[in-house]
Amino acid sequence: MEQKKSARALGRPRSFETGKALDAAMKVFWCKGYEGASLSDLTRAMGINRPSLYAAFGDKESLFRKVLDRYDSGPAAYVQEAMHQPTARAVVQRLMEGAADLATASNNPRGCLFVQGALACGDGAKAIQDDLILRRDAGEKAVRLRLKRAQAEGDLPRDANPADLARYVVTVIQGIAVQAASGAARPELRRVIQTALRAWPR
Amino acid sequence: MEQKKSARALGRPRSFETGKALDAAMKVFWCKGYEGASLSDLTRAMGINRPSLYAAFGDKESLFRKVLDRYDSGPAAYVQEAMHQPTARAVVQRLMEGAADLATASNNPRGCLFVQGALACGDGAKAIQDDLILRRDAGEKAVRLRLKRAQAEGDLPRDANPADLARYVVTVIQGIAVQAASGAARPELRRVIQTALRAWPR
DNA sequence: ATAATTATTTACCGATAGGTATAAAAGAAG
DNA sequence: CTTCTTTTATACCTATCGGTAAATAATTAT
Repeated sequence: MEQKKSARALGRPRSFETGKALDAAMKVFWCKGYEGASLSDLTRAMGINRPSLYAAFGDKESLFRKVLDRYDSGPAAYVQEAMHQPTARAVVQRLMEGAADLATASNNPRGCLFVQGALACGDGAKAIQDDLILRRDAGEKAVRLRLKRAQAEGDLPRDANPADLARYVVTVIQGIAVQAASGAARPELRRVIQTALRAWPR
Repeated sequence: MEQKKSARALGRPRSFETGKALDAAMKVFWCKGYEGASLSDLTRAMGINRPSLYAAFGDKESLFRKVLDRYDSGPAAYVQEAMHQPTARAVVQRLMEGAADLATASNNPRGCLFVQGALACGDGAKAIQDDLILRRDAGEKAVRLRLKRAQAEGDLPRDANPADLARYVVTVIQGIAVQAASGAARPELRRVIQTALRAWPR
């Protein structure tokens, strides 16, 4: 009574790869923000028409969330790698450098999708705005927990405050995102990071 | 042949104060950004109807620029005061604290209009986006010049780099703006500032 | 008074927004 | 082949966008 999984799916096959389409949508949202990206912008960049977009990804809000997930596991994947650095200082340095590199990469839009996706927005985007706030907060919490672990491991002075340091690191990273979105170049941001690291407890 | 300046202007008098109306528009733009603020949002908040808005302030773009000027001389006036502090360190501390206070003031929207007014936007707002970038850059330049002066006055070590420090300060301030827009509370931002100041050259 | 001037009100404009109904097209299953 | 399923393409929907024409109201000037 086993159902053999057929090699190809039933019905007319898709004319596009969902991954590529999501990447195209990501760049549009990244450049223009959630509200600034129109469905016409999106379908043009994705190379598909409107009903195909809706069938494959749902409405605009659902598409944006799928893009956010892909951003997490794609451009923002440096975060996970940074968290595995051996020392607290190496972790935060890699986090900052990864953010600066991502926000100034020549093949991507400038800045950070999580920051500029919906920092301020109209009433119709409040749910997205809140979602982005939650995702940014989750990043800060991850840094905080990593620094607490570092302190427990003796890797951070006992009088240091992991919560304050995590908040500081995330604030600098978000500032770097704004700077990059405004056109700041990578070398300038690297010097910002060098300066920011002077605040690290010794 | 002297023309006596009449006490009241000709024609039907305005039913609103332009300053109050601009303040109301400012809050809308501050909350929702340039694109997210619709003309209906604006006229409702300002208590006037659409043709009155256009007659008094021009189109949406012109209104936004007038709001930016008012923001400069109103909520953001702390910047000028901070620049007059006697030492470089006092200047940057006041700048950061002023930014945190403004971005978390209970009677204002959260965050900074200059940052969240149009960080990412659609094609129709590119001119506004560029204007905001210019205004942020002008702020950074002002800090840089102030720090150069401080260095000339012996108020900053000879091996310190005023340009790097100015970029760092502005980056932290913009990060604070993002944090506040995301709901961070004032005491948390004050601790961020304390941490950030540990990077200051001694 | 009447004229001149300016502001307000109402109603409207074309363009675009996000979203969808419908039917043709392209494949697998029988 | 025919049938069934899914995707594609075209055309369209309503709501809202920024912006304005035209008439009325309120004031000063004569």
